[in-house]
Amino acid sequence: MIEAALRVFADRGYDRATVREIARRARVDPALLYHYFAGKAGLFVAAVQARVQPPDRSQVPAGETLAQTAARLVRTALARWGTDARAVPFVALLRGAMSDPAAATLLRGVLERDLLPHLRARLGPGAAALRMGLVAAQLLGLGTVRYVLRLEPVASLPLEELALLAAPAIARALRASPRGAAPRSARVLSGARS
Amino acid sequence: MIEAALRVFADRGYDRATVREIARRARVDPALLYHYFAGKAGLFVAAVQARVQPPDRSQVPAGETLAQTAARLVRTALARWGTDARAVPFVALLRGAMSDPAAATLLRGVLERDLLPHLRARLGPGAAALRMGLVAAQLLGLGTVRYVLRLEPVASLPLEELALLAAPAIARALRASPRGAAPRSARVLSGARS
DNA sequence: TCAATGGTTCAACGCGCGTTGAATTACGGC
DNA sequence: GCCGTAATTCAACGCGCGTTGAACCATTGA
Repeated sequence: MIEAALRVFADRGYDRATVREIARRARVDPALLYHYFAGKAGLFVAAVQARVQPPDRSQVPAGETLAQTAARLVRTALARWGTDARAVPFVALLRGAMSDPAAATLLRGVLERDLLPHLRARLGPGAAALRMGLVAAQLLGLGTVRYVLRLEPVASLPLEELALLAAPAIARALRASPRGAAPRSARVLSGARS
Repeated sequence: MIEAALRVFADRGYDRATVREIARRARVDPALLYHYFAGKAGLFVAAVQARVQPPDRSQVPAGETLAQTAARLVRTALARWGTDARAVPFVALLRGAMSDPAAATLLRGVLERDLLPHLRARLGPGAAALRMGLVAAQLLGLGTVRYVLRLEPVASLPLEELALLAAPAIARALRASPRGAAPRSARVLSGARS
């Protein structure tokens, strides 16, 4: 039932996923879903929380290198989104968050609970929130391009290979810019005219 | 009329945007939209193409540095998405692409037409397609985090500041990994256990 | 054997949506 | 002033959705 819900939510997006189709796929009457869950929204929350919430309680390793942190983030993110190419639970949550404000709040909560602690260990609490935004942008963007937009060749790349390709940029987003870097970039940004 | 459509599509997403609400905001009868455009989908395409399609035909500057390329991409992307914090046309297209497969195709086309040429000048055609996916992931991810999820502090950051923060990671995604980098990262990726 | 309880289905309601074709108004050439 | 044409509105259709309350069925404990 939750299986079917996740599948349909991922395939169609929150709004286009109909309770009737979920019920059909689960070989159940639609009314049964209303007996167990509080409507469509409740079913979505239950389905997502059952699968996206952390199945691991691993501690943040101390003293790892920056590249190690980045690689670990990509790996756990990809693993949690789903082991196969469909990435069902992750896509369901992402697409839901794009449609429904409540689902967006849910996704924000997931990010803060699952991603933020890994950065707090490395950066101060203030910087961690900012860096989390940048890292989350990359992870969500990767999922969007690969699983929703299905933009080639990223969509068909083996997962390991994509992780290797994406890790360096994520590592770069993790590193707080040194004081001197911003002004130089600023000059480039506003002055690059050809 | 197109103004109103973009606004509603951006605020509500494609599926929740109703023709009636767009008409109400444009102070027009819903049926009028069907006279000028071919239904809701046609209205979406017309609205997006009117505003997201390139208003500039600037050539790709030759011989610019990597950082310059990255900064230029961020700047033109942010500028094209919309000058103010709402980023109306971009959000409309992004959210539409998450809901409607046809809109996803439209977004893929926009990326290929607007982003790909900038990378072809720097990398070979094959590598350009792959790198475009990684860069697109970052740009779309930034838009998602800032304008849809409204994750703080990224959502409230001045646009220039965000561009400066994001540019280095995008530059890193632009650079094709040297041959030796992949195996080392692979070892880190699979071996980082603490 | 029977009542009770929890799981499951049936049938339907009401709403709001996208959409349409006819009716109405505004407007420009003669 | 009149007519043809375009712009705009009116009124309504049909559909599929989320949702609901009552009915049905199976299991179980006394």
